[in-house]
Amino acid sequence: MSIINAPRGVRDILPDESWKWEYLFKVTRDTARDFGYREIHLPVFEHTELFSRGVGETTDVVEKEMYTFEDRAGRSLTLRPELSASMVRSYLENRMDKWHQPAKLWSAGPMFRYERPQKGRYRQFWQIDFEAIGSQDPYVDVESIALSLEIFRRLGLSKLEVVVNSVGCPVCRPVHREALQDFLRPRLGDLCETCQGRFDRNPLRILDCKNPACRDITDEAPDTISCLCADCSEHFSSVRLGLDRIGAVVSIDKRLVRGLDYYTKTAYEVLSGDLGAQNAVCGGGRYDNLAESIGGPHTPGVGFAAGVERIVLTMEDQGCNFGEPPVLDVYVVSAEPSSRDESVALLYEIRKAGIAADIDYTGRSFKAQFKTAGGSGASFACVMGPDEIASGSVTVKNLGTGEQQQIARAELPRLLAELRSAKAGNQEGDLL
RNA sequence: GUGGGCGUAGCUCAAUUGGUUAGAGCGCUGGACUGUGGCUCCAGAGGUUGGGGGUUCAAUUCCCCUCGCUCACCCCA
Repeated sequence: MSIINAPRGVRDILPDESWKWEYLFKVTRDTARDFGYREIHLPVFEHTELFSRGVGETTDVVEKEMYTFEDRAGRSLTLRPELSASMVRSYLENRMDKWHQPAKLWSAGPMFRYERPQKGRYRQFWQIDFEAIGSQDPYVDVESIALSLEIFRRLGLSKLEVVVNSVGCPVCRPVHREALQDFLRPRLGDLCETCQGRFDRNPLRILDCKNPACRDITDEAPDTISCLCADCSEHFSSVRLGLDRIGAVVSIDKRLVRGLDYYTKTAYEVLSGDLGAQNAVCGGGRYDNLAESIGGPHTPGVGFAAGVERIVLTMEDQGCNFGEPPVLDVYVVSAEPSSRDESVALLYEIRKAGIAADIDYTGRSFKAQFKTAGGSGASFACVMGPDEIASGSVTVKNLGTGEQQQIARAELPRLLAELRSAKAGNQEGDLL
């Protein structure tokens, strides 16, 4: 019988990597606070209709990527493929329209999409997600973009490309759709197969096809910006102006359309060159009709989601700093089996003082315990043996310098206090 | 769903036109040093060569199937 492996497309985040995630979440949390976003925890599964209606029936996500299952009562549920729909659902359900508007919320957690895995793409992947619901002010769009850029800046990422576009609204979209179809109709036969299929269902997506032939054809095609209604046009100028004012460097990409149906007006992406084909590390935009599509009143909103795995990959490629991995402060070494009970007592005394400490549980030799101590990254080894027990002392060795001294057990609290303050100040104390 | 590449020790990789006991480095364990880690030296453990079938006197090597990983298309985080 062979061992059971993890299912395809999922992976374990082992300790050597998880501390980097911790750093990313800390930066995220701090930045969220600085921008006035509050954290919300949302369920990992929802009613299937939330996504099919919210995200859009004809999107790839809904058509072929959802993890959908029936629960024991026959309800159709789906593991969330994204977070905006849940955010808006929670906004409506919890009457956040009665809060001060917009409600600014953020969340982090795993999303699920059934796709062939490849670099930077997994079936379970983490996103950090920020949404501002209840305002149509262009400055909220600006803030959303600025917030994502600030997180990346604080993480030390550079060489990121920010692309922005406006995809219009229900007023101007049909106008553009028709103009686009009129333009493409004579050359329909020259488009790639998938684009021919898109022509009736979702012609907008033909604009971001990567097929060279399609690109040639669409180079001169009418873009969304040229067809914007007065309202959307003004909104888009305000967003661009606002981005200018806060010094955000972005470029306009007329081909950017995004794959989810709910986007209106502003759409944007942040791209990384270090990710291979999956180059989007962050995507977002405005979705003024999402609330209505899931049964609520008209409620404007804007937000973005960023992929945690992709951010970490990019940070690693760019040699970014992740802070310090967690290490032990003290490793307790028992000189002889007879002194083990006293060693364990010492271990808990140290831990109680808030110092990270560990001990050997495999019955290794004195020498081998020291080897473990050295490899553990601990700053100090505390030795407890017959001599120490007899004299009521403990031997403390600085594993960095090799110096050691035997101190009275009564002095240990003072030493631990020093250790703790050195830890808090994150600097070398005068220890030994 | 469709293509390409790759599966040998915990990790990174060797192994002649197919050739007999599948090796090395790192890591791990023990020892040299019986109360002291890192450096050095010595020793040891650890492999159904992803799995199954076929060709052959002989398969890690060639063929087929299958599973897995990976990259790309598609789409996106």
